[in-house]
Amino acid sequence: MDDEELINLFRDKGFKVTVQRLAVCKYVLAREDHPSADQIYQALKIDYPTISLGTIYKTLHLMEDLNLIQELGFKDGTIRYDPDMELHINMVCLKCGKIYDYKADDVKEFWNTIILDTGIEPKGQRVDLYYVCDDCQ
Amino acid sequence: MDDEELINLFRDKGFKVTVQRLAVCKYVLAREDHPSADQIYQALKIDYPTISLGTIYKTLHLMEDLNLIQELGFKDGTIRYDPDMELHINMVCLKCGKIYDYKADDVKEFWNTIILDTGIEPKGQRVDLYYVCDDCQ
DNA sequence: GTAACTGCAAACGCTTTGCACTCCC
DNA sequence: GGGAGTGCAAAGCGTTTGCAGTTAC
Repeated sequence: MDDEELINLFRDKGFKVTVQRLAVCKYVLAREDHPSADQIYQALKIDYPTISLGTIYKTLHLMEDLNLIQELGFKDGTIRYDPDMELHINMVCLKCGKIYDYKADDVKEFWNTIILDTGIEPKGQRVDLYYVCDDCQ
Repeated sequence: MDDEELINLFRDKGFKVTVQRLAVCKYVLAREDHPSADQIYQALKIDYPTISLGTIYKTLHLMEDLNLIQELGFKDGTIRYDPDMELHINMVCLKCGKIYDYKADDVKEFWNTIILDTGIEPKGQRVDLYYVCDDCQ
């Protein structure tokens, strides 16, 4: 999703386009490691020294409302932001906390079967696999 | 898991058996709706008026260390405690927050395929399906 | 011009910690 | 008797809220 698409999306939905919003959106959408709010804050502070954590959170909630990201809560109480809205598995390293997405047709087939079996209308889903990544072995 | 098994498990691992520990364990293991720490506290206060939230949390962490339960973090920051350690899907109602487990051979087959494909040694997994339950329709 | 957004700081809610007292073994 | 466990209260931490000042449109 490029800048123009983002800007149009905001305008279409009646939200104003601000540098802060664009910065947060672009950063999160470009990342593949599911950053936390504070990681986003620390990274953006360099180029936007006056940006605040409050704005980060507000933008992240806006992004979730616009279905741009998914919020993932973990047992240490932290929340990570996942810009991949397609079906996938979150591969979560238990040591370093890095998360990357694993995509396979298996995942789609699996959910199709489950939805067929249960007759449920899904409003979202989440699949985590916990392991220790190569760097942490 | 009955009282005696629990008591033996604690003693074998070198932990003392207290009424509070037994009460928390029995309560969580018997529930099927994945209670929060505060729900456990509110329920146990009736029979154990002096029990504290601190003890609830300490016991829950002990239970996780003993692989009796799994902690599930959600995006509202709350943590729910799941006594089902077998492969299953957490069916999470987005309105009332109730969670029940869905078990099917599909789930096991799915994970077997993923593990085979990725060659990863899993340390745990989690599958959530978000929906609106019958009571909340 | 004005309604929405930002930045700051205070408030909030859940979880953890520290410590004196208690109880299991 | 001694050390682990409990209960209480305070601290901690990530997130949310309120509001005055600012900015997009």
